[in-house]
Amino acid sequence: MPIKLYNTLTKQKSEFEPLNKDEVRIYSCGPTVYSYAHIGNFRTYVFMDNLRRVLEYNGYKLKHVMNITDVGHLESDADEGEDKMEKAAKKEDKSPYEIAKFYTDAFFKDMDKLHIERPEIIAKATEHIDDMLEFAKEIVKNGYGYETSTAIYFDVSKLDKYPILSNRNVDEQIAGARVDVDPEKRNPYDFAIWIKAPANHIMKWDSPWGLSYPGWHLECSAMGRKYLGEEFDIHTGGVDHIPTHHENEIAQSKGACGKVPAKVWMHVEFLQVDGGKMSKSLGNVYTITQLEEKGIEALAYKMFCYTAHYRTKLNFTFEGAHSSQKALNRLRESYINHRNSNETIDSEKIEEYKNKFLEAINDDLNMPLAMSVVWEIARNEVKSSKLADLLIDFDKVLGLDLANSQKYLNEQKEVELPNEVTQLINERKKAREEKKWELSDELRDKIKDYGYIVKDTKEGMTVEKI
RNA sequence: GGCGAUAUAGCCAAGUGGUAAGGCACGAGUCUGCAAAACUCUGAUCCCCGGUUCGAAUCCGGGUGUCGCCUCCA
Repeated sequence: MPIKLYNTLTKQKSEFEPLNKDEVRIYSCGPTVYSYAHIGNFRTYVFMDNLRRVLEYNGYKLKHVMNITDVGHLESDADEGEDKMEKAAKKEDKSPYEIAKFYTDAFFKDMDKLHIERPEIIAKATEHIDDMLEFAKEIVKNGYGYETSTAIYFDVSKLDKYPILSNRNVDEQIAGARVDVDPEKRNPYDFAIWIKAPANHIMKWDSPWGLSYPGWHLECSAMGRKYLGEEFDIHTGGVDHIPTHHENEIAQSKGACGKVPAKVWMHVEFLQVDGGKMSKSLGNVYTITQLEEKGIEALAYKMFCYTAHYRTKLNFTFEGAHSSQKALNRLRESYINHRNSNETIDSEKIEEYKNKFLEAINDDLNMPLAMSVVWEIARNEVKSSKLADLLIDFDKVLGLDLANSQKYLNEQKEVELPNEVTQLINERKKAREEKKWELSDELRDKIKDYGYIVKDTKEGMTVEKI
């Protein structure tokens, strides 16, 4: 079955055909490691994971590069903008390298919790300065760059067409723009490919233009080419990358080697919170850790992402996140039920489910639709280990670690109890054996006051923290 | 000021021409001493107005609302 993907470049869905049949080459814009990644960031990486898994499910081998931006880039277009990495470093009284390492580690911890597959190649910007410098030199050599007192700029007017990804009209937008244009720039949309370092700038390297550092867009161009070649299959990122970062990345690649680097450009819509943009001032920028503190597993957040298609905005609320947590647990229960049963199931039915699922994921990663098939199986009246096997097969794409369902459910039930609570529970057990229901209910309320909920199941009493 | 997106049951949302997927919540039931959990069942004609069509949530026009981008940003 063909895979259809939406391409921002052509603004339509089309059948995906890799340039090289044996290997799909992908580049994903990764994090800038100057603080904890938030759930909005992770929506993009969950998408990246889905893309990987769908391609693999269809039998493709992957060569996938993701960058780690550990060299800061300017806060603004003006030359006095402060470097993000250095800003964070100053604030925390650490070197930019220490900051980068700390947040890179934190990032991958969250990625692991989300069961996001690790790209084959993780490329750190600071380890590719030479490649970037080479790239910058080529751009200048080809006549697309020029030097000012502060930086080496890319001259967008030299291109046959700019922009090509976004619809913005360069001339019309300048009038209403709120940015001060650097008077040394030839065109308002020219951007820095290499920046001359101020004396107090820590991260800087030798170059033909003195001690300096690369512009942000350059790292993706240079590292993409190094590992994937001048042309590769898919480039991913957030929608915010469309008008600037990816536009400029394309410009740079055209300047250096005359080619648009990727065939297909895929962009994830933003996650909103309570119907609006996430922002620090509103205090609604959440991390995976913060979700966990509220009883929402990373994997439940991943499942929450599956409620909407990646190209539509998704509104995050805690109500919604809790509903996904609940749904995930029910899915786990259903999986276990199937696993432990052996009723006969029509093999045609299995094929039918499999086709529906494949059709959904291959249609530009329609995860919400794919999940509806998953639920059809989970809630099937026939319980069969064959359906459990099918869920495990689908989990290659979902990445929800369903095989370990029992483990997750057990973990949720494991709670450390204070002595007082243990004693109350024992008293209640005794009361129940003696059928003293009023006392039993009274004790249940007392235990609740300590923050624990007791439930009487067929297997006995269970205790959970509220 | 320019550009763009979106409006589907209480919430999160699929569906883009043939009489509305799924999840959560609510309600009812089964189970239970009771409660909880689990399981089963139950709900919308798709923002408003007009048009195209045998037929529209789905296409076109107008209106209203919401959101985003144009500056670093997933």
